[in-house]
Amino acid sequence: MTNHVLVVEDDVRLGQEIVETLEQADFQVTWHKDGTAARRVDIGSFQLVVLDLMLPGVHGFDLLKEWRKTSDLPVIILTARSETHDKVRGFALGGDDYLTKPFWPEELVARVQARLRRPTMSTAGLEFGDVLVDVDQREVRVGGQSVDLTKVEFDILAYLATRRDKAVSRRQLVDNTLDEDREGGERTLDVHISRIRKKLGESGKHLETVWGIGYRMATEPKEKR
Amino acid sequence: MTNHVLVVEDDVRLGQEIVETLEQADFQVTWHKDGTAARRVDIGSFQLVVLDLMLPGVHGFDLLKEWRKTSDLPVIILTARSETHDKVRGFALGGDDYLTKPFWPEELVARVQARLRRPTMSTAGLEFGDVLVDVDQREVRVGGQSVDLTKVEFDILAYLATRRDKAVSRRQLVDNTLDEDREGGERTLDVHISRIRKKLGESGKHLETVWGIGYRMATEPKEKR
DNA sequence: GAACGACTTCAGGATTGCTTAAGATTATGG
DNA sequence: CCATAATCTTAAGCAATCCTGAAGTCGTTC
Repeated sequence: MTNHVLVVEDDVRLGQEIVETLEQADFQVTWHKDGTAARRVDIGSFQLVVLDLMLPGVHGFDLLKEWRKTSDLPVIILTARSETHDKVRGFALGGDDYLTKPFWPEELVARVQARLRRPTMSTAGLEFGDVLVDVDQREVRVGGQSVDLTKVEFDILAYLATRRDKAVSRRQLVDNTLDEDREGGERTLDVHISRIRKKLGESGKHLETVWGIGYRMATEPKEKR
Repeated sequence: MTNHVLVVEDDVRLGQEIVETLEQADFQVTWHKDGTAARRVDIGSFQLVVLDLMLPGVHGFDLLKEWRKTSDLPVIILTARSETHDKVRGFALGGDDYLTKPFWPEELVARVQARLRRPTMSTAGLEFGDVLVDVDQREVRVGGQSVDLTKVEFDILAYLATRRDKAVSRRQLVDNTLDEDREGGERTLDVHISRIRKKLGESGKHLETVWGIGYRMATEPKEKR
């Protein structure tokens, strides 16, 4: 629910296998079968990308280059044995990983987990002043005191917290944290935000309103008077 | 308090990488490239071992067997995919961890740290207040008193206990502790959880419900009023 | 100060979890 | 190999909890 993985793979059989295995490991997965569709996604809403290079429409490298302009999220590259390894390796040095087909889905999952574990492992949660959000344990502490959040409340907070200081649109929040595609539901979000703030007490100020856009979980909240 | 780690790995490139990463993480590291050299060390002077299985001279298992006669210090086993997993897993149950190549050095460091974080106390098993879960012996004690759990009940408890404090989804629990892929079966899990709690008595509070997600085996259960 | 966006309160209605009991399956002992 | 016991699964009713949307108020922007 909290970790959203984008899979770009045109082979239907392989793609399906990947998606299933990732979902079984509790990742939220979005799958695109061609480069043009993948190009349209908001890359900022993912935590990791699994990218096949040989795609109809656009080559994987081109996608990667574009994404790299605005983001540095981890990308795991899938290559056929025929692709020249040197070239791939060159890209892989940019913080990315690569896997040669054929591979075991489990192997992929292991790598995805390894990639996503690091940030949460060392710090044991995301801190915002007194607020500590532990995605693993699904627990929130304020000044060391555990705070009870409901499922959706936690999902919303975690979604914002993992995107530290980034302004996230209401739409994006609604689409990614509330059940189903609901057309409206933006008013519902208000309610949840309201409750989260109340539960966070004084520290609720970290959950800032970005007027006309949405919300942001701020490391250093703006002081008001 | 510097932790001394013994690395036994014949691949020079990989070995070097491991050593560097561990040293960077503030461990004292000793590296041996073959089994015969490793056999001569005083195993008592280390806090942890990273052991590759395929070694020139002596197989990793033989080293492990020897060490196990006089010591129970944690060993992290490195295996190639070609090695039969069952065999490795068998050993891994002996309180050891194992990693399949290829892996990321960061992953290894994370595991080493996890192993050494808790003082390797004499207590064999996982403690949660009065509850002690011994995965090796498949035994559970509450306040020293042995408690009879059925196979599935124990599997569920062990799965949660080995992931201390982590919220585990129902799906994941069902998939990993009940036989077969069953589509539904989530209600079955409820029943098992219910029984486990009853058998744990007062200490059943450690087995917490994470609403809308699943369950968690909590070190410090939430107090209710 | 008008218009629009954001906040809060509140109460069904819906979802999720717990428990009991009974049927199905597997293990045990003769 | 059958009979019995133990265990696992399924079903169903109930309890606890949560989500949603409406409506009114408050705050910001222009």
